[in-house]
Amino acid sequence: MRIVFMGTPDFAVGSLQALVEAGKYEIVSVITQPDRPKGRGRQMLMTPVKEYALGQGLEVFQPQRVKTPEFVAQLREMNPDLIVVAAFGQLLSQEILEMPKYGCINVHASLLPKYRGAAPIHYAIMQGEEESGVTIMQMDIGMDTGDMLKKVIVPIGENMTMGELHDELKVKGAELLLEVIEDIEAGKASPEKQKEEEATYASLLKRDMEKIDWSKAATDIHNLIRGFNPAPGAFTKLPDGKNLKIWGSRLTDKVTTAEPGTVVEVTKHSFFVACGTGVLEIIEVQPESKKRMAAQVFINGRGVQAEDVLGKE
RNA sequence: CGCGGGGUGGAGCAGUUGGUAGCUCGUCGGGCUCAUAACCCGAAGGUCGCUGGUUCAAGUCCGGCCCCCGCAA
Repeated sequence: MRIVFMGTPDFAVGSLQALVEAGKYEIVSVITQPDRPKGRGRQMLMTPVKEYALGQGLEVFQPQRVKTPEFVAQLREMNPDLIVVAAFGQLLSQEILEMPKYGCINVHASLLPKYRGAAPIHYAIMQGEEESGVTIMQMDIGMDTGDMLKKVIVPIGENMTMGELHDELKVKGAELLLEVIEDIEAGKASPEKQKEEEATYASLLKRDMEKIDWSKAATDIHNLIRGFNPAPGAFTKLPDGKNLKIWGSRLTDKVTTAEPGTVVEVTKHSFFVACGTGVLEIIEVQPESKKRMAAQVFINGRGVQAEDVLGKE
């Protein structure tokens, strides 16, 4: 089977790698987003998919837009039987969707129809879901609205981070992809319509979401912290006006009447912050211009003291 | 030449108007305790990134260099 793969971030590498290692598919080419300047200087950095693909000696294309007539023509020449899309970052056109014999399938990191869109993994954690998963669908013109082919469910623990869930979904998604392709080849695929009324969307993250609002419930803040770990990180303000990213927290059953944001207790190992409802224990942080460090280490350097108030402008 | 922070005993930090360095933790030894991440006593451990210069005297002022990091994209 001739396959064209489209994907960009690390999540997509899992699926591509599975296809490569399956050994029986002809990966005609890999399409990924154009390189963009990244890092401290302004160095061009390859997308994770490109890096992996080049390492495998695969042909890589990076069109600004796949929908242009020029690129569509190129795609047609590749004559794919199937296009596999995983977190690619561009929408496909009807023309492309209809091109391959088996159409286009998408590996999406949520249990559709929940969390369609760009940031399904972040949202699943932030919303405090107890489970998520991967859905593979037959793509149509909408945003993650295609008929579902297969799903895998992954439970989410109370302290699971976005990164941990991501890594697990990446692996499970890759396994699922191989199963689905087997089904498609065998003519056993059974598309199932999404229940439109249950659909929710995980839109792009906005920068202001990273700021912790201490007046919210401790549970919500905890979900935000782990949902934004390892990127982009949730932060708050220290009394001196500098930013402090919070990387790790733990729910407690403490209670307080202190104003939200107040550091109610500092122990040798961590500190506790009053929230709108409940008290959150902070166990890992990152001061501005510093690396991530355990709360214990931060406290040793006198980073916070009891009665400090966080999050004030 | 995107913006900015920083290099001080193992870790995180402080160090005033320049006069040979301090805090918390850790480590080692001892004690207390049923026990401990708790507590008590004691100890080790620093060319203050490198390099010129100013000065009677520089971690602390000036110049150059190296390295690390955060943010933004």
